[in-house]
Amino acid sequence: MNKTGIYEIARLADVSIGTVDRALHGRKEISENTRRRILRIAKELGYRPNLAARALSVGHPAIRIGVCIPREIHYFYDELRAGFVTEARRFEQLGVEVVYRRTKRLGIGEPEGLKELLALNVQVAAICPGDPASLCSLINQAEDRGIRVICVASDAPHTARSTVICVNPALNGQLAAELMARFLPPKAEVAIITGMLQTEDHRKKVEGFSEKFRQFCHGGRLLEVVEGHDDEDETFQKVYALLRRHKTLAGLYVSTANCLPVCHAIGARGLHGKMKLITTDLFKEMVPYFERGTVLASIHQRPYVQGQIAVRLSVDYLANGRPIPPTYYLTPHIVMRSNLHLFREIRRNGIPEG
Amino acid sequence: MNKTGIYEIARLADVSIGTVDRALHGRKEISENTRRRILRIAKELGYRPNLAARALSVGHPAIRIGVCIPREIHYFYDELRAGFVTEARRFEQLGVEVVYRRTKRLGIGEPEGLKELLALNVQVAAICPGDPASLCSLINQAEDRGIRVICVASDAPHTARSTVICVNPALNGQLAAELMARFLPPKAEVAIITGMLQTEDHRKKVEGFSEKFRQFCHGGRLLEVVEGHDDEDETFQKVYALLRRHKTLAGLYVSTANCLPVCHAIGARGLHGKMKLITTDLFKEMVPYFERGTVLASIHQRPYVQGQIAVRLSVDYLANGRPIPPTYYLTPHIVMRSNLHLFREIRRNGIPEG
DNA sequence: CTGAAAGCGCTAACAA
DNA sequence: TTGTTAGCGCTTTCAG
Repeated sequence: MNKTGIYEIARLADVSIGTVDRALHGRKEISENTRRRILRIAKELGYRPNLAARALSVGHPAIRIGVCIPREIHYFYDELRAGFVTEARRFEQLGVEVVYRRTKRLGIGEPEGLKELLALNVQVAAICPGDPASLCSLINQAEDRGIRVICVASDAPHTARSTVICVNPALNGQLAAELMARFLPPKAEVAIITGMLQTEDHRKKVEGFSEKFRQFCHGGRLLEVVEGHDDEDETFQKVYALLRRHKTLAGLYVSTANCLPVCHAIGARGLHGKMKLITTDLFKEMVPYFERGTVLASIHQRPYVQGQIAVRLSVDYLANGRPIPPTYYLTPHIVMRSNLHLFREIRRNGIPEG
Repeated sequence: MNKTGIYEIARLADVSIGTVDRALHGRKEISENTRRRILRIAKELGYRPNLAARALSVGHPAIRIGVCIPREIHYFYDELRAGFVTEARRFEQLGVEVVYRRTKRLGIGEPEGLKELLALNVQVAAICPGDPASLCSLINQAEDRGIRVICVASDAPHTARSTVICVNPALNGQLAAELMARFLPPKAEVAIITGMLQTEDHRKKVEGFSEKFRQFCHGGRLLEVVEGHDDEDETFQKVYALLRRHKTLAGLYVSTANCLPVCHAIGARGLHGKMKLITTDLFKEMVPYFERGTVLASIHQRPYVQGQIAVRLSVDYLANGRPIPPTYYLTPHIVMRSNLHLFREIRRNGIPEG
């Protein structure tokens, strides 16, 4: 394990271990000079604290990871949270703890949530920015104070956040496009159903899709991009109308989780199994549509794994001193009928996903 | 963290903590009576050792995971090993250590390797059985002694091994079949290139594929199953001949990692981009074939993640007392051109895969 | 066969 | 501002 401890530092700096402790923890009861000296020596020695000893000594969790996520949309954020919790439990004995604050909805109450986390003295704060602008200064402030902010599932660009963990939205669209192009003959006509294009995330998915679809499908055409605003009725109506406008439409890519009304509209037009449908993410209610062949594939963004990774990066950083990579893009899973049953969202007794 | 420690047990059993320690560790210098009494109390209290304290006390790794894998096939087992090593490092501070023994080739020297691990006093032994029959009694012996044996990547059926971590081979074939069926029109003709059918793993992939291909592709036919015995020349020759025999062949599924000779044969016949090719796993040399459209998709068995999971299950079991699930089937990734660059095998500076 | 006690590296309370 | 010291829960001597 570790070689040099505070005792060794103390010996070299000719002070007591108490003073070393004060220097290392940025406590105030110490002169700037000795602090600098001690920190220099610690660095020269490549000192890394023994977390087992620390955990033992403090007796309660000393590494606190704050998580602030919505509880909206019944599954995605639950999975995300489960990833945080189960992964953190693995490091329980090292004194790792996650504290959880939920917001009502994505984009609502996020600054307040983050503030609460900071007040709880977390070393790392993980957030899903729905409204990045409202969080900007708070994030920068936190990072200034040495608190690492990790964005999960969506990013807060132009901030000092330490990293973002997500499926690159452009890739999401590209992969859907490649699949769609393989599923369809040349010159096929397709459309996209999205949430709202003013959201950067949605826009990038659309861009990714349209760029690659053109590339992979010779003579293929993207007829329309429909904004459903993640509203069930609106989406149903718009898709229902869309299917009527374009009798030649062969494929649909739903770039948001709101795919049920699309399935309904397809059913209402008697197009089950005719229309090639590629969706995003996964939840139980989608199963029958996989089984009927309505949904051919879904791009699964692995929220559970995103939570796990956030914890792992935090522990790697806090416990093992490894730097946090500035972005962490993970590969989405492609859910199809054959592998459907392997996903946590579908199983009764969820198994972990590795 | 933990409430009841050995001190509490000692108090209730009216002995000293030294005696409790002896009881808990099955040391011999203790009477059977007191041992039983102490163990009973410990169980009643739901005692779980504080690993931080143990790690601190012993000063060197106390949790030892043995890994015995081949070094053959340049990438798969390297990735597997990397998964073990990096994940174990996360638990370094808890005293987790992996010891590694390599075998020359899959199926060669496996009993010797496992014996060496057992001699090193591992608590968990992870192995890739290439020749399960030769390992059978050794595995059962180990489990009898309380050493948990984890099979990785392939199984040792009819043994007492604690678990197997792998992609279900049947699923591998099924997923390939579903993809293939979506890529091809009805009544398409396909063939499989495999290693050797006497290997259970290969046979199951073939079965999975043929069952599902029939189901997903109306009127589709599996013309041949070619055994290449994982030999480059043999495979090339056989596929080259195959392509000549069946001018109508539209798709090929390569169920082993040995896909390069297949690509070469396709090239030699001028069929780049015409023949729909689905392969297994991933390594650098495949990249150009993705780019040219020779390979449309590959079923990636995620060796790195398999190694990670083995460590996680071990730690969950050893450190947190969680039972080991009897099988752990993971979802393979589907590698296509759009997501190719995200895989560790392709990147220069490998990033972890979550 | 059992008990007592030292010490692992660190934190925190108290003394100086 | 700094030094000293008592644990945290466990393993490991060494005595009995």
